[in-house]
Amino acid sequence: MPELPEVETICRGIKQKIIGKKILSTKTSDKKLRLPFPENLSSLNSQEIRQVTRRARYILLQTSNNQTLLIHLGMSGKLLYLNQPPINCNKHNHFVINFDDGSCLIYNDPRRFGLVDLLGKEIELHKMIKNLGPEPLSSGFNLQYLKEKLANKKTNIKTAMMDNKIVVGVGNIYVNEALFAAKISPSIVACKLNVNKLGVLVEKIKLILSQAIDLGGSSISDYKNLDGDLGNFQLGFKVYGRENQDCLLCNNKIIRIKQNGRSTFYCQQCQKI
DNA sequence: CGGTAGACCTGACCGC
DNA sequence: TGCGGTCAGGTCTACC
Repeated sequence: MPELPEVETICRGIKQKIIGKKILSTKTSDKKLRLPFPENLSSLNSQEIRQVTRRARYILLQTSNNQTLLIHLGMSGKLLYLNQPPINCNKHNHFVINFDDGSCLIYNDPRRFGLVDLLGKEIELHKMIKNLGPEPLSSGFNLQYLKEKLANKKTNIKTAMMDNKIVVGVGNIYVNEALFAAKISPSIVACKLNVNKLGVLVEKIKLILSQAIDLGGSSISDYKNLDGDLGNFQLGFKVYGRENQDCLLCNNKIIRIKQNGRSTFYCQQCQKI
């Protein structure tokens, strides 16, 4: 489910639904996520949701007693907002926030690679957050920054761009798409990329991610539907998932390779350097 | 130290 | 229908 555009879309979606609502109670499943559930979740009871923000792929819910509930969706996590408590409980619902008006927010995650944690005001100090690189759509992610950051990087460019210490939120789908758009081979050693190509890469990452956010915004409109499975994102993929299909630019076949255990899709003709 | 395999999980799908 | 293999949008750890 979630790369940055999806998380951003989910954030925007739940924001308008839950800001100002008062938490009645929370409920966790007996299965643990990537981390065990925090023990002090009951301190959220009777608190109000003040703000919904995002840092990298972490969703941050700030409450009226200055706590921050941190949610990461892992590979398969979803957040669902319901006007009423669910009628039959899905076995992958691992965390539920019940609001005092009867509505609720459900964290559903079959693979349980995600996490829920509760912090005080000092979010930036959290171990998960403090070492993260800049947001890809922020001005801090620019040519000068990336040039310095990759100056001694010996990994391939694809792996480097998925490294959260370099830039956050660029996942396996959009890194493939951005490298294709920039006509850069995913296998090139990061420090070997020339400045021109680096500039194009920065630009394409920003472009692809903002386009995806715009699309996401239009395709996720209803959080009430448990199986309303986000649909439309995939429509615009030019290389991701297109193994053996024709390149949309040159008609060569898109190929698939593995880099660091993840699938990479690209066109050898269009992405030579 | 940087780089990379392995671990964490469930479910869907494919070929036999 | 069942079984084994492979795949999946992420990220932490342990090891070289």
